[in-house]
Formats: sequence, C-alpha cells, structure tokens
Amino acid sequence: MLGIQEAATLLGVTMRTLRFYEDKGLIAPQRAGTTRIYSKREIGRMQLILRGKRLGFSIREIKEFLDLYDVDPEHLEQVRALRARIRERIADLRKQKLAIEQTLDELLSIERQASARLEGSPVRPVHD
DNA sequence: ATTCTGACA
DNA sequence: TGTCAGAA
Repeated sequence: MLGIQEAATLLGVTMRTLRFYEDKGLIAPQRAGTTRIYSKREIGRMQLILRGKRLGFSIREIKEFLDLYDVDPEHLEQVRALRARIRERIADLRKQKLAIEQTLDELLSIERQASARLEGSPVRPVHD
C-alpha cells in the first residue's frame, strides 16, 4: 500500500494527476480517513490508464475498458472491445496521416513555386 | 510536514 | 494538469 506521493513517484505523475483520474472515476483508491491509499490494483490500473493515454484514447474509452476488466474475469469481452477500439484508433490515425500528407504536399508545392519565383536565390527554405 | 478539496490572472 | 488557498 502506497501513499499518494509514493504512488505518484512510482508512476511518474503528480498527485494532481492521481486525483484527476479518481474524479473521472477511473480509479478508486482506498481511504484511511480522508487520505488515499494506493494498492497494487490501483497502481496496475493507473499503468493501463497512462498507456491508454499515450496511445491516444479518451478518458471515457479508457474507463470503459477498465470497467470491463472488473466485470469480466476472463477478459474476453474486454479484449473484443479493446480490439474494436484499437481498430478505430488505427483508422483515425490513418485518416489524420493522409490529411497531413495532403497539406504537406500542398505546402511543398507552394514552396516550390515561391522558390521558382526567386530564381535560384541563395535563400532556401528549410527542409527536414 | 503532508494531504484534502475547490477554484481559476 | 498546474497551482494556490484554507483546513485537517
């Protein structure tokens, strides 16, 4: 069992973050009076929450995923739900990727026109 | 000293 | 999510 400060340090977040996710209903640490106590379960859930965040899932999606984890011991329904979300996420990222590539092409095109107008001017826009 | 809740120049 | 205040 860890105090909020210890749990935060272990997870690489701040106490504020732990309280934030608690407010959102993603975790429910035990209490010793009013002070929070983080068990191994909360730590595990937090790690899943942080990973979900890194992968771009919303608080709500992460919460739904976590809720299934409790109700479904075998995690079958949970895995299906997760896979569905993963696919949505992949589709969304591909969509964004396409949009980025299109604007990038457009910008590069304009950049080329601008450069042509300046006829081999020594000033060349930066590339990556 | 540490944590809690509520609020936001 | 940070941060500050006022209380416990």
